[in-house]
Amino acid sequence: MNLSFTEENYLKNIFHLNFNIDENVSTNAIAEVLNTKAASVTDMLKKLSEKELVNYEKYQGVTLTEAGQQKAISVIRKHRLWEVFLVEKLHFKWDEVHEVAEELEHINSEKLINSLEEFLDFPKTDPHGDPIPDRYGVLKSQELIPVSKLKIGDKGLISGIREHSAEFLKFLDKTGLILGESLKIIDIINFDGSVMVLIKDRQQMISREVAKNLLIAL
Amino acid sequence: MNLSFTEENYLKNIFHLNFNIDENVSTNAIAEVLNTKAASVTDMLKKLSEKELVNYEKYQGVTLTEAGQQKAISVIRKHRLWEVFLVEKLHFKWDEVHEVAEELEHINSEKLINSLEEFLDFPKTDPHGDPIPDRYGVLKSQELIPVSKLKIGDKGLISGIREHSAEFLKFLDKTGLILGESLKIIDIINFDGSVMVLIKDRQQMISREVAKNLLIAL
DNA sequence: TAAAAAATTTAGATTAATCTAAAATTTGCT
DNA sequence: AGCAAATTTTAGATTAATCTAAATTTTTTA
Ligand SMILES: [Mn+2]
Ligand SMILES: [Mn+2]
Ligand SMILES: [Mn+2]
Ligand SMILES: [Mn+2]
Repeated sequence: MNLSFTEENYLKNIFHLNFNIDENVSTNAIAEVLNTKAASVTDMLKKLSEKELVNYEKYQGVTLTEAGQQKAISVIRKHRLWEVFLVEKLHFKWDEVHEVAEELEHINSEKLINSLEEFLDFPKTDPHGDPIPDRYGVLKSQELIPVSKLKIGDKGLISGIREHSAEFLKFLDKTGLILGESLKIIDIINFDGSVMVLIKDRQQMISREVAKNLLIAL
Repeated sequence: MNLSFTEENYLKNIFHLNFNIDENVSTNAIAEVLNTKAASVTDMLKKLSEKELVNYEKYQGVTLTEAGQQKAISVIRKHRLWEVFLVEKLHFKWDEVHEVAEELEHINSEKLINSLEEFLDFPKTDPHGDPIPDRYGVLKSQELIPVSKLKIGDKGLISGIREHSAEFLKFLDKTGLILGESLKIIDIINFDGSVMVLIKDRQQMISREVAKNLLIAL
């Protein structure tokens, strides 16, 4: 079955919301991320339910069916592969790729996306460290821990982020907190949760807010 | 002003129709290429006229305004650059690129398309020999002559085609009538307009229909 | 040059996606 | 438990793109 852009966006965002909270996704939550009104969401949920892409019970929120989940993962796969293309081949910065990928993720061609994946040499993650589902829809994510949960002395590689705003990404660039760098916890300030980290042989203080959004592979 | 996919497709196809016939484009002609009904076309022409993208007079057909033409050329630029990408980088065959390019041509990002052009090394033509407009909207086409208009002894390079169907493209592949090959007219059969050509040191007979659709740069 | 034919436009519906305002239901709190 | 607040759904419109059928205009042709 062929879905509209709109339907694909609903499925993708329900997937992300469910991934984050792991219970039924609420109408309001969907309205918020899709920048639309609750009434519109209700209408669409009825339609997606009709197509058996979501499990929907009035007033109880939704989850994706297996079919809905597969469709969502396929959109995410396309989004992330295109992001890799933009950064690796067209030299976009990692804070510049998202909007364009939002459009490219809806181009429908199995051949295109599989060829692109091969052209990019089967990348495991996108420029933000997020895992890329394989062509069979299998999405395996590495265990990542926010810096804010680490103890003094812990050490690992910067491997992901929780917040994807261009603001945050540019800040990380500027302070050298780049994906793949090794990072060690030097000190944690009780007063406000700031963390002193060792990065590129330099000590650097980061706020609790940053620490919560920076993910490490131990 | 941002246009819908549909509006972009109307403009692009009006451009192509006008390029081929060079007079006002008729409602029916548009309906035919867009696979829609004349009544729908009339509605859209009114809307495009409102936006000053076409010059429309009831019952008299349309032409593009300068703004409409620029928009059409920008869509064509994207279509052709993506086709080059698909063939050169993703190893699509030249008869496999059109449908996907029809989707990709609507992705809106100046940065994307200019970076892609650079990545592809500023190609002059697409895989079918059609010229690629530059970033300023300038489209310059080489003078090409169909084989059917040549005389015995004439010689040139295969440089374009008039018919873009996958059928025809696959036929050309099979018979070695590839873009860039040198071709010489050996004989013309008066009876049915067939032409004997020399291609890759081999003589080959082609029908008048093929000769009309194969374009040569002298 | 006046029918007839062809092309085009108008009128009136339909479908998808959206909205606001009002009604219904659930949740959370004394 | 029972009310108030928050959430969600329904009702009724709107906008874009499309369609069919009928009306209008242009073109062709005898
Ligand atoms: Mn993204
Ligand atoms: Mn990403
Ligand atoms: Mn094409
Ligand atoms: Mn082409």
